[in-house]
Amino acid sequence: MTDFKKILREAKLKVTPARLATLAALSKSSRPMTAEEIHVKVGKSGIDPVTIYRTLASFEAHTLVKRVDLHRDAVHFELADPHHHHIVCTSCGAMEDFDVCDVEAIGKKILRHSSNFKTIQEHSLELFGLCKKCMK
Amino acid sequence: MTDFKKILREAKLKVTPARLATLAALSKSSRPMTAEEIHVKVGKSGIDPVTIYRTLASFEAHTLVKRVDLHRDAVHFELADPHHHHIVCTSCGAMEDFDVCDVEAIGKKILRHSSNFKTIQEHSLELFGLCKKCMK
DNA sequence: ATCACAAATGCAAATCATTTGCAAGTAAGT
DNA sequence: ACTTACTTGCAAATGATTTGCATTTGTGAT
Repeated sequence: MTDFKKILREAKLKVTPARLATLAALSKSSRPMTAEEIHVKVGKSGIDPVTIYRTLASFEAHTLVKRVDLHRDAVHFELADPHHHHIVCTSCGAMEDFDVCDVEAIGKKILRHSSNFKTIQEHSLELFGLCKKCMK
Repeated sequence: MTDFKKILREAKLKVTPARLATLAALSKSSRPMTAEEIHVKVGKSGIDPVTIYRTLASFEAHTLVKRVDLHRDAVHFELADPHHHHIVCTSCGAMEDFDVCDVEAIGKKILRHSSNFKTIQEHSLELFGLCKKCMK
């Protein structure tokens, strides 16, 4: 079982029910989630949606979660680890993960040519296409 | 001089002042713009912000513009052509373009392994880091 | 275990971006 | 010029996310 408490402590964040529940929700989900989806999953009663937003902001600042723009609905979040990306159907939202990612290499090349940037913290990479069903 | 009318006609879109102004604004800008920024640039009086939103939606549907998530403020848009990506400072928003992009290759590999996707229409790829000034 | 304090939470209300409905205006083909 | 479908403006509705503030709760130190 993943030790969410340990994750929080290592991030120097206080261990609270809302944070544990948020980590659990994200961990159990196979897809990136919106704040609202997380709120529903942790039990609509109990934890205020505002807390979810603040929790996610805090997690993002501590690189526990990653913001994902799927070009649909609100912003989605997912656990930063393990690193992966998505291919999304622009029509129905179907999604697959992939972990092929040469961005590290690209990043290094960019940094070499950039006069203003010296480090890369993270990156986004999503593919958008049509799934089988929506192709016809 | 870019022929915006031609661009619109080729996209089978009616040539209107709002669309020409939006294309001009995006064309003149060196950065992706939000709907609000475009609204300001085309002259706040004159064209309704709602029209900008509808124009951008239409442009996006016709792949004239590309939606860019810079992890700050509202959604940004930029002309789809020429194809390029960005490295963005997470602290101050400073930005550089880059056109190195092996995503085509990655995309092909993904499609080969995917059972549900057969075509890719577009992709997002942005790097997030700290600029020189914000590093200290 | 108890204390002290900074950090986290809930609730209400504000803000901001974006969308929708509808009536009036206009580009484009005939 | 005429017709028709597509666009636009304005007002109002949504929806997501943020902010203020008083209260509660982790945590590290006693």
